[in-house]
Amino acid sequence: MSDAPSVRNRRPPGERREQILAVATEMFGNAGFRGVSLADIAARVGISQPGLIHHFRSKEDLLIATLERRDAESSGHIEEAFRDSSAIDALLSLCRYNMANPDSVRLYSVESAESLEPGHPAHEFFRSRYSRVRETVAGRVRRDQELGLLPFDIVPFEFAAGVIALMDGLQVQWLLDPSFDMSSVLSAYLERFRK
Amino acid sequence: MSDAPSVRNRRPPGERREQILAVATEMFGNAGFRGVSLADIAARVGISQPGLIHHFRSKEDLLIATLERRDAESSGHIEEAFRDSSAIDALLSLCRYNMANPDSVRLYSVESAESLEPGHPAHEFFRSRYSRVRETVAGRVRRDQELGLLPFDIVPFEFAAGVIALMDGLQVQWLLDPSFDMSSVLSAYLERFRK
DNA sequence: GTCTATACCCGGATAGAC
DNA sequence: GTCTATCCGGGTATAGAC
Repeated sequence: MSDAPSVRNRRPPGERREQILAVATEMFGNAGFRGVSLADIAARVGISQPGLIHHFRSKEDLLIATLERRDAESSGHIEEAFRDSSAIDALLSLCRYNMANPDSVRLYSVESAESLEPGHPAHEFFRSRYSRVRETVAGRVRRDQELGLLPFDIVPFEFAAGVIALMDGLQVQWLLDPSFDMSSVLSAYLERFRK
Repeated sequence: MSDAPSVRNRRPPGERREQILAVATEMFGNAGFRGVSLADIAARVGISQPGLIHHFRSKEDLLIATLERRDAESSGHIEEAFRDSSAIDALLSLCRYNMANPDSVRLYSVESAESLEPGHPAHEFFRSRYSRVRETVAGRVRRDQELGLLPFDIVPFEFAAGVIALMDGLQVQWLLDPSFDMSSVLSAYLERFRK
């Protein structure tokens, strides 16, 4: 009875928000934006559906916030890897990082496909993200070419588009079968490009 | 008035079924299984929702039939390519074939991700399909190794898992931007494996 | 910050007529 | 083979109290 709804159930604002985003990451990643209801998420958080919507204006807002949170979380690791390692080593490191974060990977695999539809709430998010990530990787490839780590017959844009595609595709096979070793396949492909 | 609902609206059984599957391919590929209603599909076909469900027991049945139809359509091209060409040439040919069939590609990209969830109607369909396709490609790689077309330091399973991942991932980038040239990126990667 | 209650719309599937 | 009518469950979002 002491757990009856009351003012005492309140949590510090930031903490509750973070908790919601973690639950949403897992649930949107499982069933997609359309496959989960706000009530489902609220139930797992332990509040009511209107209680949930108090923190995010709408379901769409919650999805975008969930996607942006993951990018913010991983950006530190990625920037460091691309600054301190060659393109190939940084990408292999990112792959291992991903294998330690299945919920985030699942969210991205599911939402990037669901958002192919022009009207989807995350459509523009992924469009611009692909452009940006391809440019980041291509830039690091150019630097490796100048440093003599990669041959000049590589077209940076093609290499970049290809690794991103490769990693995206491997993630799907890994999510379907967690014993599948993404990093060994990625390594076998990337080693073919070394000078 | 002559178009009022009547017995004259009937179509030969096979023809109507085929028409439904073509519409379903396009619509499931756009918005996913959960993003389209039977009423949406029925409206585009020009019949009512119960009229649609007369041809397929349930929405799940319709999805599976739609996925199987695409495999049946492309299997002729694929078998021929793998019989008459090297692994690399057959895969490049398949990529060009895919670029001529965007609706089918979209259906597969969207549904393979949506079906990652264990309870999804197409979950088992894609699980077993990935195993089967990987084995087909790996087998062709082994034959190319014996024929002296590919070096023996390639691990057939890794090569196979990687190309499939690469092609899957490229399709997403291509669907987001139709001017993106999948086949040139694929070619740049596969050429690195030639003996 | 969280609740209950509710307005309002949409989905899949079935019954039964033609 | 196709329709209309209907059942029933579930979805998002808002109103207003505490």
